[in-house]
Amino acid sequence: MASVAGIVEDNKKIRDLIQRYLDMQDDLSCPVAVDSVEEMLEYLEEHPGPDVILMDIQLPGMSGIKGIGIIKEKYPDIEIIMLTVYHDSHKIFKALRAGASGYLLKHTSLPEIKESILKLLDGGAPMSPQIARKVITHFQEETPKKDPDSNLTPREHDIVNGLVDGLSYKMIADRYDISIDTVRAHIRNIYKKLHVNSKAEVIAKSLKGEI
Amino acid sequence: MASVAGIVEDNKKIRDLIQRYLDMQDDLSCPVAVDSVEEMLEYLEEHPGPDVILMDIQLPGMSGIKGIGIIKEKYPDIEIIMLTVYHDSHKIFKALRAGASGYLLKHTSLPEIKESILKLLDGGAPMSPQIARKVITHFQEETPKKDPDSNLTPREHDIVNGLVDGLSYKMIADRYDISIDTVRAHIRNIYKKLHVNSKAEVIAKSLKGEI
DNA sequence: GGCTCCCTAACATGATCATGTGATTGCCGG
DNA sequence: CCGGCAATCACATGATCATGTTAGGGAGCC
Repeated sequence: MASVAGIVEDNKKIRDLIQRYLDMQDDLSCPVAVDSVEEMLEYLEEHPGPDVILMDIQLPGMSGIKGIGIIKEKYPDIEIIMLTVYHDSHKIFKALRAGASGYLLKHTSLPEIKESILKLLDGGAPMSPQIARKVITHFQEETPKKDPDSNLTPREHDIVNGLVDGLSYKMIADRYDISIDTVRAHIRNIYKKLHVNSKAEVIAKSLKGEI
Repeated sequence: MASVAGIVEDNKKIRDLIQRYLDMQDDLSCPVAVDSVEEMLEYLEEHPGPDVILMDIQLPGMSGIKGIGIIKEKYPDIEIIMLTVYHDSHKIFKALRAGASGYLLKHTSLPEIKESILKLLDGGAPMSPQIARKVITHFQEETPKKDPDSNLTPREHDIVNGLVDGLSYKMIADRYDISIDTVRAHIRNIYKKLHVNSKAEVIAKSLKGEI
């Protein structure tokens, strides 16, 4: 059974080229190719949705990234592949977070685009190699919680956890069955070690993984 | 110029098969195929490192994931592709965070493995489709801060940001050029809306993305 | 014109926090 | 055996916070 694709792309030449190529494939059809998210939404109102939509980012009217969110919300079963010249991390991540399932750069060849669509519908996540690399690099940076040499003693960590839980000195004292003055003493030391001087800053540092 | 690959894989049959295949390619050589991270480390002590290492996870002795970290630390220029049967998110993310640049499942065909190596050395990040999908799905889940109906007004968001920055009422008042009593009033309203009653809880909620 | 909501502001009071100073106990390592 | 450090506790004081009450001006809606 042939799968159905759609295109949102404001460059008519590129749009027509891709549409004609996809539509001539045995296992694909491409009945809709428009130049804005708004038009695609109108189309979707009156027609059964395609399985996958190729989407540009820079578009007249609504941006492709905003469009992802709207389409995904109304038609969660439609898969979206970004097809754009943008390869900066910010746009890539925004698109993926918005719900895109693939991200291709515009120099991708027609056969590769076709392969990507099929791969996506088969449960994959087609990405241009450079994009894939940025994504996994982001992953690696996501873990800077190496061990910022907290210097905090075990007990001090307990106290910090209490603060993060939003407890007052008294409640922390009760939780660990110690005196409120002891809590005070620990917190004094924590403040010194972290170079802060309020509960708020300790909580912030902790939740940001800096402890 | 032919690129050099290495293999760490404890199943001798698979190891030999892959090594023979890669070694017979014009653009690749595969001089080293061992069955543990420890052996690979010994090899690296005495030989120029390969460009890329295919690494299993389940290994005698040190795990492949731990091995990534050690190899990457001593030889940061060596790229590592995981080649394993494990497709659970936990192991995938651990491997990527440890420094792997690609992740293939073991049913990958020999030509695909070769393609993956070349793609990696060309700046890509080869992943089996299912893996790629899990990675980008993780990305999407990373943003559950959709909009938990904060109900907070713009000004209230300002105040929350001030709190998150560890500011006192006075400092917030100065930052936005309003009276400290106004700050108090806003915070009162914020507390009501969020059902909390301390700065600490607001900061915690905010940093956890619950606002 | 009423109504609701946001932003602003003031006054007041009891609770909690930040910080200083000091002390005791127990464990670890030179 | 003694010094260093973690953990415990105490007393004290000024700063800051949490909360109640009240209220005027402006934007938007029916």
